[in-house]
Amino acid sequence: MQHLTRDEIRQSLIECGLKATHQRIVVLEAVTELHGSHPTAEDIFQRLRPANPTISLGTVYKTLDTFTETGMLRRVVSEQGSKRYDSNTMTHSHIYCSKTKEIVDFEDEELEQLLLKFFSERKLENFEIKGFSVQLTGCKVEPDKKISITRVPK
Amino acid sequence: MQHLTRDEIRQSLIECGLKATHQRIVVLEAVTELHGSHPTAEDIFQRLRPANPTISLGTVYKTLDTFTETGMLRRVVSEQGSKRYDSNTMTHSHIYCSKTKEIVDFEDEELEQLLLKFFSERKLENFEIKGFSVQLTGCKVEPDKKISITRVPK
DNA sequence: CTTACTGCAAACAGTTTGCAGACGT
DNA sequence: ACGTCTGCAAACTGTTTGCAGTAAG
Repeated sequence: MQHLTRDEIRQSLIECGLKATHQRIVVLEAVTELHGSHPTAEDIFQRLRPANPTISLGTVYKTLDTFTETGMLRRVVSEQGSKRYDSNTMTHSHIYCSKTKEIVDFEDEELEQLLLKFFSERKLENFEIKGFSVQLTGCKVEPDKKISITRVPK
Repeated sequence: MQHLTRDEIRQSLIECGLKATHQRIVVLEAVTELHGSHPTAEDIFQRLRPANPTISLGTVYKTLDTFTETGMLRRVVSEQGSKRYDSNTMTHSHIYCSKTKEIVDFEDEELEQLLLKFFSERKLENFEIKGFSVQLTGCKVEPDKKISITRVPK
């Protein structure tokens, strides 16, 4: 999903039935480049402004909405309720740090399998599951350092 | 947590070091009565207004904030980013219906154990887990009927 | 050439803030 | 009586909308 050329981006826009406008190309490029940081519309807008001085915040909002509708991006709401965007549209979980307000992706095949198995053994009547995700809340010990996940052998 | 008398509510407010004002009593009463519906500040305000015509929306917001800080309530953000309140402060998961915007509680001892075990086998470096919760997204088949969870025998 | 998309500015929803007065302890 | 809490209104943040002009296919 990363390091797409502009032509590849143009291509995927067309595949989704969207016109490949300059604004859409640079917005999508920015979100994939910022992969892992879950930017807000404002973040994207600020990042694009220097190189695209005429782009408007409203367009960034509309564009991100459109991308979410077509499934190119996933919307994640922060603990504070602001909307953030994730170029990782695969099933994955999120770690929320209440100290730094960061949202860190947490992909784990085993966890996914565990939950898939669990939910296949329940019957949710009158509800069609589209997706699931685990939300881990807590806070960083050292706010400046990264969070890393290692496996402990049983 | 349900059907607390006003005196019991008064009591738990005092235990949290808060003054037992009329506004706090009725707000806490309303949230516990609306248990399961995850009301917004506005919902609470509208519910209280008839019987408490002088209560203000600002007070409801402040009161709910205070309750969240003391741990009497839990804040949940909806898929749209609005803040909702949950009188169930135990570990539990949420089912989000994108059709009706409902948030349904999903308590399951087995799921909790499964996740506890899973996370005890991982080491999250530089992160202190405060809690976790599974988010199920999807939509109701029959919007007017309830969602029910049954267990399928293996 | 046509229709979808953009920029702009205004509107909007939800939430927070500051302060004078009211109330619980 | 003291300090905390409330009501009110204004301010603020993040997001959405309507419309005239622009650009993509």
